[in-house]
Amino acid sequence: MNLHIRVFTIGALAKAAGVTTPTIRYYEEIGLLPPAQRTAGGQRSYDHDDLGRLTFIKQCRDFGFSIDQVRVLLNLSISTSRDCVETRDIAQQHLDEVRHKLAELRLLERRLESFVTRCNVSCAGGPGQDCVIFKDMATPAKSGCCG
Amino acid sequence: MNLHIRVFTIGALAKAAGVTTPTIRYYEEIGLLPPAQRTAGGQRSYDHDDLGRLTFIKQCRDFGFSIDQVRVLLNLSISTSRDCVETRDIAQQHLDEVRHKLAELRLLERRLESFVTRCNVSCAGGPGQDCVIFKDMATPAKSGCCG
DNA sequence: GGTACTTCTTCAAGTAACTTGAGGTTCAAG
DNA sequence: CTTGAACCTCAAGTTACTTGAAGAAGTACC
Repeated sequence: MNLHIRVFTIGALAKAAGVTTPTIRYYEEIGLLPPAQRTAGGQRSYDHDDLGRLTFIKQCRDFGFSIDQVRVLLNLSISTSRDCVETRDIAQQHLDEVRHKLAELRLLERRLESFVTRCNVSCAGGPGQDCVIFKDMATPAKSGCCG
Repeated sequence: MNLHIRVFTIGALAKAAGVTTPTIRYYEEIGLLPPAQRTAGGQRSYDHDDLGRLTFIKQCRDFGFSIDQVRVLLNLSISTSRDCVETRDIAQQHLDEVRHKLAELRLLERRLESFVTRCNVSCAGGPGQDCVIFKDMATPAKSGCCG
């Protein structure tokens, strides 16, 4: 079966890869995807290679890689000469960022939780003005609640 | 001590609240801060009330509330009539979002970790083209690694 | 072959939440 | 009175797309 014979319209490709059609045009515009083949009438058409490339992009984006990182990864993914270690390093760097973000969010969770609890205990139902949340918010962080 | 006598320049206010001066002008422009008082020469000047309000905004932003949420919280914070419960609900809703994001990031962490590990074990040093990461990325998620 | 309907086309502008830059003015110090 | 920092406005850039307008292409049915 010759995979290059089966072509997709932009809509079909979008559905197959799980993105929207404007996103595909956008990726073409910024050079993540090469200029698409066109039908006689001027509409874009795609083959399985295009689907592979777009899927790759989509997955990378889902992993939280930036467009610029994806650009680098795409270049690495077709390179025979450059080292696979570069790829791992980009992933490792991103992993570090994710872990940093995780730590921040965990702290944030505790602080929000403390807000909600304290509001429930000490002022729920009172006038908005007097809510403990506002008293905390209007003065710079003294890290009173949960370290 | 009359706090209204001590005025800040925009730079001093920025430093005191921990934001940048363009950010303060931006907040004024979008109506989060009221139009600033001006000196004879046309420069902005602020008092302690302004610092309180800006600090409040900054803290909310650090907590991850959107500008629109901050707008609501600001209105609630000066309201005598509206219920404090509204405030708690906004915080609770945000807490839910944070927890959702946390769950996503934890999964992401595991998946990235698996990439890095597998790349180290099975292909580090080989040509970029052959990296296990690319093989995974170019085909739609089958949740093989750490589901 | 006509007609209706979906999907496609381009181009421009909108989104969040600021940041950056250009070109010019005000203020405080010496 | 001059110097240099900090201020002013206005416009455009950032990220990664989304939304909208106005019109052309493709396809199904009669």
